Amino acid sequence: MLSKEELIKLFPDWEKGLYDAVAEHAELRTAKAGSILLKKGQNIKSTMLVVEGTVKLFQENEEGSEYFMYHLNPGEACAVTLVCNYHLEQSQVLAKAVTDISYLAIPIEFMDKWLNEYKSWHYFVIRTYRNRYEELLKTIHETAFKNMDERLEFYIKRQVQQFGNTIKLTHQEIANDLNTSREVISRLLKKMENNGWIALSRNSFDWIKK
Amino acid sequence: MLSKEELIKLFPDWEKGLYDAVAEHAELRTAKAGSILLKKGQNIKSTMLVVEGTVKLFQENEEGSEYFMYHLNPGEACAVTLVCNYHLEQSQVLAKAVTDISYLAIPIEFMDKWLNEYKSWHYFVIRTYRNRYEELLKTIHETAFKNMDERLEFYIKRQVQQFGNTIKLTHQEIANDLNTSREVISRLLKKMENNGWIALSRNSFDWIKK
DNA sequence: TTTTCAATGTGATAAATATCACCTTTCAAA
DNA sequence: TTTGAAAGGTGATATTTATCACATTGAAAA
Repeated sequence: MLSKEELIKLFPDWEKGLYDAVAEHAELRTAKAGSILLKKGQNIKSTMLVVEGTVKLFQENEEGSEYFMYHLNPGEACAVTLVCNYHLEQSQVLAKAVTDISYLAIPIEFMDKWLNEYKSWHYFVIRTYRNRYEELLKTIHETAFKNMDERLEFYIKRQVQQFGNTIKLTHQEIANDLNTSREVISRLLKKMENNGWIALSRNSFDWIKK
Repeated sequence: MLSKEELIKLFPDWEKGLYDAVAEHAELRTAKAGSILLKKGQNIKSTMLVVEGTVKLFQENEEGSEYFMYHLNPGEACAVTLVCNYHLEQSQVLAKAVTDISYLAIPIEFMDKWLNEYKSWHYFVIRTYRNRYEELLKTIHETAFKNMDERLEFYIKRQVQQFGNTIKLTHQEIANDLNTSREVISRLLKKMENNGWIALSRNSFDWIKK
């Protein structure tokens, strides 16, 4: 388990008692880069609080296609798993580890209890939902109004913000995240290179623009 | 202001004190069908709880195009306006009255206070966010994975669920909601009519299928 | 070094959607 | 009853994106 100091650093707004409760009931788990943390349709058994690394959240369809929605970083939580005790529903999203990660898994039994007992947990849940909701709005905005070239630019900028100017993704991976085909991404990236926005290389490229 | 009985009917899970607080501080307002309740970029001054009628929530882009996300019904609240005191941000969404409506407007000063004072308000906020988040996920799913014919079908089914089998919308209005053009909608509706799914008439059509 | 395979490049073509032009229909107001 | 405006129909064409086919490249493994 994490030390109290580490918990405070990750979740600075919590009450004292909540740190103790987490320390007592949460399990610190790790997962390898690329591993699936939550599948669409899967029953939710525990809440996930990211400690280290980055998680990617997707919408998933019947055929198994994925559509990237947003990232989760240390100190952030998966919104869908936070209040699932109300509904006892299955996950509507797919969550994957981008990097090797560690996270706190809290059995959902505690969710209702903690909402009652810890005001700071309540605020944390609301803040989480609000932030994820806003990310979703951005994603909808891009998807609904923009063509693929602009969506790709938005996607790359999100990556840059997360991981810096070097994007370590294959064209195929980007195509999967944007629910398009590899050829489309290759051609658009080539165009960006011609415009001097990026520098292409194998398995990665660099964002240069601005 | 609404009577306590009316409030209880709309918001059955609240605490006694919360009904009193709402009765004291909320203002009961009305708006005509079609009127804009909240614009993108507008500063949020009050929270909106729907009392009567239906509200439509949109994503809006720079050129003023609208993209329909979901409906709000009596007893439901606009998520974006619920926790804005944290951020003091501007609205990311557009809200329009579909029918003549009445709603409770609560100055946002009370939001933080009530979160502290009323557990049932806290739960109400979380439930609101969770429900809106789920609606957004559905909208993303349709937008990201489906072609226009399937998106139109999904859209019509949402309308049917809201207002019954007669859809009182022009092709242009539907096209606006789905961010496409009138011609595309006209042709797809014609195809649906040929398939026996709908019966077209001027200014409206009926959903027949199943 | 050579081999091999994933990653990428690219032309050709198909499919979906957008846009333009112009026509017909319907209904309400004059 | 006439008429003008809004709603809807539809062909032609442009644009965007998807799909197919196959060539090239580069890096890791043999």
